[in-house]
Amino acid sequence: MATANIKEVARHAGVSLGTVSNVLNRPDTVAPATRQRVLDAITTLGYVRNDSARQLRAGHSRTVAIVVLDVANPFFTDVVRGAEQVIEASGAMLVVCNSGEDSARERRHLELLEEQRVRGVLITPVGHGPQPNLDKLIDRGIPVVLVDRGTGRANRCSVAVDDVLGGRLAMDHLLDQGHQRIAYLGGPVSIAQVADRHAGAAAALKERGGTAELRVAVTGSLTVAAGRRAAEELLALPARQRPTAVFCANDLLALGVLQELTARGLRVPADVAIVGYDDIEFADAAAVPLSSVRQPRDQLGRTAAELLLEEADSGDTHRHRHVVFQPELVVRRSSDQPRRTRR
Amino acid sequence: MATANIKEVARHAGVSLGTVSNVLNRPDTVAPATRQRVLDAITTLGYVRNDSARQLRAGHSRTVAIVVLDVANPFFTDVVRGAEQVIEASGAMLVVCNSGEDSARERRHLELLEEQRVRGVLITPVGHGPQPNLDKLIDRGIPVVLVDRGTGRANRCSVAVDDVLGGRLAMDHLLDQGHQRIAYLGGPVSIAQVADRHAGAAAALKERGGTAELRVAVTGSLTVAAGRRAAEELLALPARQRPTAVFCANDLLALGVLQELTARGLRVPADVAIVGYDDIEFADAAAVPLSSVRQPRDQLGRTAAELLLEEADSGDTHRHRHVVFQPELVVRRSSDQPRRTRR
DNA sequence: TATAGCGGCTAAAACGTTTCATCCATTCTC
DNA sequence: GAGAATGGATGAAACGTTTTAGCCGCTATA
Repeated sequence: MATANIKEVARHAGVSLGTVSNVLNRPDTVAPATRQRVLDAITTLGYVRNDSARQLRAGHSRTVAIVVLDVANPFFTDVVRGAEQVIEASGAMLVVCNSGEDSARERRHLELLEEQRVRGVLITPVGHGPQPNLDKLIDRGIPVVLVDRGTGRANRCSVAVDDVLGGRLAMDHLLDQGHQRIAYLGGPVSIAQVADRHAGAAAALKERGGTAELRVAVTGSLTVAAGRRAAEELLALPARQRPTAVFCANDLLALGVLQELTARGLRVPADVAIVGYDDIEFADAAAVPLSSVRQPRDQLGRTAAELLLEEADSGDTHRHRHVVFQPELVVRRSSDQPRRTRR
Repeated sequence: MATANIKEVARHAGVSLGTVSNVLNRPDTVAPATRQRVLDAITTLGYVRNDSARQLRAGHSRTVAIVVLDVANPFFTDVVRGAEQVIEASGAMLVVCNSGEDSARERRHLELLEEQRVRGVLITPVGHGPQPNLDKLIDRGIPVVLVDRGTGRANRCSVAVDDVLGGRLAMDHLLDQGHQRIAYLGGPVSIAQVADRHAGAAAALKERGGTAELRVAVTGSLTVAAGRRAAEELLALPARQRPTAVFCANDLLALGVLQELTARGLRVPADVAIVGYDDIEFADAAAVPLSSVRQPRDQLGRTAAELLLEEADSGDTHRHRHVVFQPELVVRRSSDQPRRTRR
């Protein structure tokens, strides 16, 4: 009933308190007979270690946190699963926190995590400006690894996919298909990925030097619902201004756009082509299979976790690293139809 | 740099240690001038509470855990978001643990959570047999709420959706459409939802008393990939035995089946009708919009969290409750085509 | 004027571990 | 056979809070 503690176990086994601790942490330093007596006491009393006390003594906990922009986004759930593998294999525990693309919630989570003296934090930050909260964690000696963000900051590791390149790939593809009026859909712009993918697309357009134009439509979030709303707005444009292709900052938006367009009777890709980003599992299963820029999602998580553990273990000798993966364009039906250039 | 503690704050502010604690926990009991001095000291020293010590003293933590079968399943992510709302509003923190439908991992997580003396646990257990791990938690006084599981166990609350009814709804619908050879796809059978939905389907079939038959195909997990594999197997059957409708234990399976069937040139619903379960956001965006049994996902999470907090707060006076929601069939194109009964 | 009450603060105990210096009894070394 | 080394166990300190009993000086009450 009442939770037994290490002292009761010691009394029950007729040994000292320190010996019980040794059985728990350095079993080989205690004689087999004694060890067995202690283990028996533990099971009969139903003793379970008290982690708070352990942590208090150790000065830090054995949990690692990952703070994501959206738990419901399949991109992040895959990243989480990748990180989970590595963290759990090391005997630690991964806790998932959801900032919901809201910097106030992000801050609150970081404060709580700091109070908990977590072993380290994997995070995809909401903004791309200075990050006082993160700097505070780092000052306190808590390792931080940026996920899906490749800032060259010197005081932390990062794992990212080249979003500018991803934007280029998508844009080049749409230009190759002969599109002249292209929309980029994404938001909020405070999210660095949204900005970078746009930058890549804009750069590709400029380098081509053609007559094609890129219109930007800003959304409030990166969700299916936001995609539907944005599509409605695009449809409200006069036909001559309406884009013939939409490049979306992620697949959820793209799926939303696809849903809304087909619901309104437009054909994809004949009337409007769509390219998404992330290549989540559902992209391939969509009404019209979705072209998308693929990222190595679980590897992102795994690598981030490895960097974190490395830093946490090696302490001062650690050198921060910035790993960048290359994205890859997967063309499927939603954009697979060349368009005759008019005018 | 080195983390300041409450003692240094006290020294810096020229007060006793207990006063600092009062400023933190009962600000109104300390004189405004003193309070301000302490607050100043806190900010200049960058003091952050040490949660381990606080927990050690309190005897339990302020975090609540939710253990789900699959973090990447949109059904669970929605449940998590619902629970999150309630838990965070109460000032606690929700940590998400992933059992991955694996009872060994589930056990490990529960052990860790017990060591952490969490405030409570929301869980969708892997098996449906006796649950020694959970009983142990409950013995220790940690409230447990079963999510999406309606066992009438007396020692815990539960929140569930009537899965037997859900199975019935799906089956009745397919029978109404005139299907004679129907497959139920789901697994592993140790998952109670899988078993209950099947039971409902079987019961509906029996009550109808017709000549229709229900074939069960067991999958290894409830994922898109498992659905694709299962579809392959169905396709390997001789045409005369091949089912004309598939009822899947969840939408991920259903999407997998849909992908594989269309990839192999079969038409849905003309050749094979499909009904899924959960009505996740992607069901509506699928290649062929998916009929599905809808559950109030975030409400499930919210209610579970509310029951948990109620139990955690009210202690002994708490009466366990079992809330059951009703599912609802949403018919979309994947099953919306009556089939002429042959023979 | 004595006393009770009160606001504001302090000092010390307690929470349950882990670790470190010690100690004891044995065995080994020469 | 004396001393050193070794294996095995012990006791106490320390980690940073929260809480409780109590103290002090002041005001209100009789």
